[in-house]
Amino acid sequence: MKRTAPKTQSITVSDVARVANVSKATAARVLGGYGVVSDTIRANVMAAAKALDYRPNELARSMTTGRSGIIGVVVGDIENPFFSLAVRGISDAARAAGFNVILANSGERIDAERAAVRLLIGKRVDGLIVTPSESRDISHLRDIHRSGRPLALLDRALPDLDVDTVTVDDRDIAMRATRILVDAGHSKIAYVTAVDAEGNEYRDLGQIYTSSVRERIDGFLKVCRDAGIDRPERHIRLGATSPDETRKLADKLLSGPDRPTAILASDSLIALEIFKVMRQRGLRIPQDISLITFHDADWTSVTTPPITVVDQPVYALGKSVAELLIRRLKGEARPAERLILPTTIIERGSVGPPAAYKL
Amino acid sequence: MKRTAPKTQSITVSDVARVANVSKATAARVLGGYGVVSDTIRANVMAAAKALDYRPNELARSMTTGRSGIIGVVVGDIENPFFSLAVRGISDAARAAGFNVILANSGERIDAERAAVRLLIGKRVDGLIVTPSESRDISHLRDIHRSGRPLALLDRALPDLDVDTVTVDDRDIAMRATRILVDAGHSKIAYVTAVDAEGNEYRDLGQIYTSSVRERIDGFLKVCRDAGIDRPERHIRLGATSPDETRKLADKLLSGPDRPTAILASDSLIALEIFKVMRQRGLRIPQDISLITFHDADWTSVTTPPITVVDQPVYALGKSVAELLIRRLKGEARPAERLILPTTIIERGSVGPPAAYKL
DNA sequence: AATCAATAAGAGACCGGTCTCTTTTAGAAG
DNA sequence: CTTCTAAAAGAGACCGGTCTCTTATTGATT
Repeated sequence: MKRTAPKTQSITVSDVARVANVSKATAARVLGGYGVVSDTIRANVMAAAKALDYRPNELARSMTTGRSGIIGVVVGDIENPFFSLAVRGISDAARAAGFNVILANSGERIDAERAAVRLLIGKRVDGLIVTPSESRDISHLRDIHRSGRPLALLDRALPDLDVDTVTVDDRDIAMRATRILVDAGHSKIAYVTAVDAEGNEYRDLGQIYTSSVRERIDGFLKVCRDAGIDRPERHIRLGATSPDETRKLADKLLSGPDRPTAILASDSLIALEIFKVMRQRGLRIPQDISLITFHDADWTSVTTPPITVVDQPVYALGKSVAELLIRRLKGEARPAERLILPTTIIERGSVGPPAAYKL
Repeated sequence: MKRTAPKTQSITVSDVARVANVSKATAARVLGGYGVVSDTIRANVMAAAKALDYRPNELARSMTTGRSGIIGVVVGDIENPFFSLAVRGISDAARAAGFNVILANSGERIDAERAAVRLLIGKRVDGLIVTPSESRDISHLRDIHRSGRPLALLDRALPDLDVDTVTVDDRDIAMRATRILVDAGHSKIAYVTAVDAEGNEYRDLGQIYTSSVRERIDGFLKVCRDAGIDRPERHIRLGATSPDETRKLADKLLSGPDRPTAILASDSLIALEIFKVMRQRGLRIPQDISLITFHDADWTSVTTPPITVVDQPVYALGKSVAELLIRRLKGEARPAERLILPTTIIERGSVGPPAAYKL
């Protein structure tokens, strides 16, 4: 393969130094804003830099300093409004502290996540924020830790990894959401998630390697069982990984003989597709079927009826995890913190008593 | 496990070379995958690298090569689904060609855009994709060009800047959308955009420095005038920069005595807020008021009624611009290309005859 | 057996900054 | 007018790779 030589020789400190008639070291002191220089020399160097239109090479700079001023963020799916809002929280906190953000998408695939982490470490980011797509193989996350770079986790905790973590209480909030449905009289409640497992069929919690979802399912099942619902796990559906998959899955779910009377959707992307399928099948909400979804996506308030949602503090989630990481980047040494942010449920109009209940 | 390296110092080619008993140059050839090395030596070096857990320092690598393998993307607002979808198009194309993407948000502010460009150039990205927030001051974009790095523009063309550009025909599509409203009988049509100008009030096209929006307004006004509508520009509203601003603006627009009977929204974020305000004011769509928006956002198909939209090929827009840029990065030299992708309108249920029309 | 070309490995400069260490300069003290 | 000290400027090593140029080794040719 050919190596094209980029003949774009840009202006360097040496160039500036030559024009300003000082040594490279002195020019570097002025341009890098460190050390001590006399006012006259400083003015000369600045003038020369301006005349030549000098632009520092951040690469060279961070190679010697070891710091890049960049926070690496690995997120499941940037198109999911949940994540893009969280990323804004991260970006805002980063900018406020003078850091920049590199974003990488894992597509919720562990191999892509591992590659992204390797890339970011290679780019010598100062620290990383990761939404671990699963808890089974976290060797690459341990590597980060071992490489001396701080790591913080967003939305999903890893019991085995003692690092700064910001989540919500997924178990508790799933319990509260489920209870709303149970209290309305439902006994056939489905839980639909994008997380997949072997065989595509839910058997037990041990299959679920995404901590947030495991917690939610745990809470969901507990409330169902407490309410005396028989084998609630039979209505758990995994693998709603794309709009297409979700549609197929929802279609099957809603056409079976044992059709659920209420659905709890694990994210707003899933809920949207389920909503469409319900419409298409002529199911009225909430008369024929009830729906609650995680994440207060913008569309949930404009449908007829508007959707009852679990309103996670998404922006705060991102902002907090970034702030935690930045404090550590600034040298603060303290034990890892596990922040759990409070979450509310916004009750709108998508929950009602089950159809059979009214007979 | 052997003694874990507690040193923060990372493993370099020299370390690997020493352990493998070869020169630094040879180790570098193996680890960098260039030059020619015998199989035995290669195996030795690889073994040493694995034993030491060598990770290349991408910073050092791209400092000498001048290439970073990164495409910088500066986008107006990553939370706008329009942009996040376009970014996915870019990312997919980039990944397929072995490039990574750094994302920066300009918030549609020219100073932030300029800062982002400077940062990315400093980080020595191989090329840039920018959604220029305005056409007045493009000196920073000329700088990119001058620095020898290829630049490509997304969604917004700049007549004065002869670089690869991918857009849609905004003027034409705005004309078609407006014509739908005119044909339905409307003569009081509002155009609402996030773009702001001095005085917050529209006077003439010369005020509008965002090319796509200028084109759209141009087309909108042409169709209005051709239809004999008097002073159509009086219903143009600028400065819907945030949900809050949009709400205020929409509230005022819909409460005036000269209330429009149809609204054309410049993006889906604006349309959503307008939709909410309409609901809140008890305006029925399309009986009392009609609505068309740019961008087929996911929520537009689930409202009652669903919204008629301008369906730009957003993903393709991102993918195409990235492919154009990548071809140039691979060394292809050809005149700048200006791609205009075809756009359709999806007619749903949000357009009807104006209320007065039915009298 | 001697010559030559091709191949493999080594030595060291270089990229553009930072930073330590050394030298020069200037002002204060004796 | 020295001498001393602190401040300012200079010299050059260094970061961790790449890459050019040189040297050593091998096999083929005559």
